[in-house]
Amino acid sequence: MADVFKALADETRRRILDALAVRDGQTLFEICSHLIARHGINSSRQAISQHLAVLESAGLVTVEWQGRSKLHYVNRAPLEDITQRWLHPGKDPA
Amino acid sequence: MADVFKALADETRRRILDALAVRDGQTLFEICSHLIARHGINSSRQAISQHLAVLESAGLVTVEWQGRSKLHYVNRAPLEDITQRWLHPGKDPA
DNA sequence: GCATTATGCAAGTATCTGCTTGCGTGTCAA
DNA sequence: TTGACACGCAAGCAGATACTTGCATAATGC
Repeated sequence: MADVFKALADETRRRILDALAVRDGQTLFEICSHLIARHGINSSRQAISQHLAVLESAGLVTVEWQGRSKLHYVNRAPLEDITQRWLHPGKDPA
Repeated sequence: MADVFKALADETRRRILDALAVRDGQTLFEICSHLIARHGINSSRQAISQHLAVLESAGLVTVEWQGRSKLHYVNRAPLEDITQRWLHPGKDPA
């Protein structure tokens, strides 16, 4: 839960999720190209790779290796958990 | 939007929202007491005050002065905006 | 008025975070 | 097998962030 909020706190990482929402299953290079082309983000490959690692450890992105390429997919389940806890609280959070 | 995620990225600030969810309209001192009693958070008054300022500028908390006391109220509207954008995207976010 | 209470402001510090740089590993194709 | 490609790992650095400390401001009660 904490990891999800921290992952979403960064603008570049939110853009990455946007990119994957447009087309799921992109590789690292494809995501980099997408960010440069559509969002004016000009970070290095390594920077984006580290962002993807954060998103993955937060459960917001799942990966699938295919040869030497790593495909990234969005996972919205953690976001739904957030709404369950913060917008439709069924039980006392304290 | 960015401010909301950054505000929620901190554990103590999420606890503050929890405290206000239990009882809305608390003062700074009441929130401090609540955090110490129920969450084992032992930050100073100033630290909590700064967290409240972050929550307020993110629109997650609204305030109302009553004499020399400042009452804090939760505002869930920004959270609903988040779910609208990330879980029920009506339009292309790119 | 004077002390107390509730809070804000501002500077300093230590830790965290995002980014870069350089190198290493595994995969594919010729 | 050799070179190119896609990616990971690790160290170092600059800026951001959370916290503390000290002082200031405004309202309440005697």
